[in-house]
Amino acid sequence: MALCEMKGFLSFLALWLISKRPMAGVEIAAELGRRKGHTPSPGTIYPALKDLKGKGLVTVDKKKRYALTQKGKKELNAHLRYFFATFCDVEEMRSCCGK
Amino acid sequence: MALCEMKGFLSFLALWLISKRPMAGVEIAAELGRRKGHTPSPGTIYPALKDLKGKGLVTVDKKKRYALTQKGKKELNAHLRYFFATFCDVEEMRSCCGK
DNA sequence: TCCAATATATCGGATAACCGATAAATATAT
DNA sequence: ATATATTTATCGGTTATCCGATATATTGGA
Repeated sequence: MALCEMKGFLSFLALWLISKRPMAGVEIAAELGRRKGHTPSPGTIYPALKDLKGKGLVTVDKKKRYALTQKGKKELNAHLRYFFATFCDVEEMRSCCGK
Repeated sequence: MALCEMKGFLSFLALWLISKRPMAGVEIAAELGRRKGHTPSPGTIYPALKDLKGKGLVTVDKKKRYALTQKGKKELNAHLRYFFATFCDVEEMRSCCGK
């Protein structure tokens, strides 16, 4: 067991990635894998995307590409604000670890 | 149920706060409350601190103030790197939500 | 010293978050 | 069109993470 697994950011990150450009499930999973060093399994990513869709935050086209809805944009913005309130000293954090 | 509760960062944030200056449990909880808008309960913060101590990442003095050990500094640094690998575009995120 | 207020600590339990295994759908090549 | 590979989807189950309730310890004032 690691110090902390830092769970709880998959949906948030997925929303963020989708906001940059519409993406298919595999693309999202692959990008998360690049960032975190561990690609989320299909059993993780697809239920998460289904959940986002069920909440009206994303839509899916014929090509299975996910895109943000207006509601999704608002929701992402709210979460970004919460994120930066929590990590208000993120610049200091970065300069501290030198990355 | 919110979109995502963003769980999993309490230990990480506690380590980060302690790294800035030694703090008592209440102080840590209060600072987390300021940032997140919700103060973690005693049943949350103290087991987390106990865990950090059990892993040799922090020490406690007579005044019950927690401070980082050398091992704790290394562990924090590793987690900071992981954090910024995951949120590699954090500046873009910030400018996006305007905060 | 005694009491009240505050801080620390512990425990059982609830649930968000994720994964493995498996199946179904879709795309691609021959 | 058929086979193969890829992508998508679902389900049950596991675990990290957190909280409520409660108990103990510590502090500060009268």
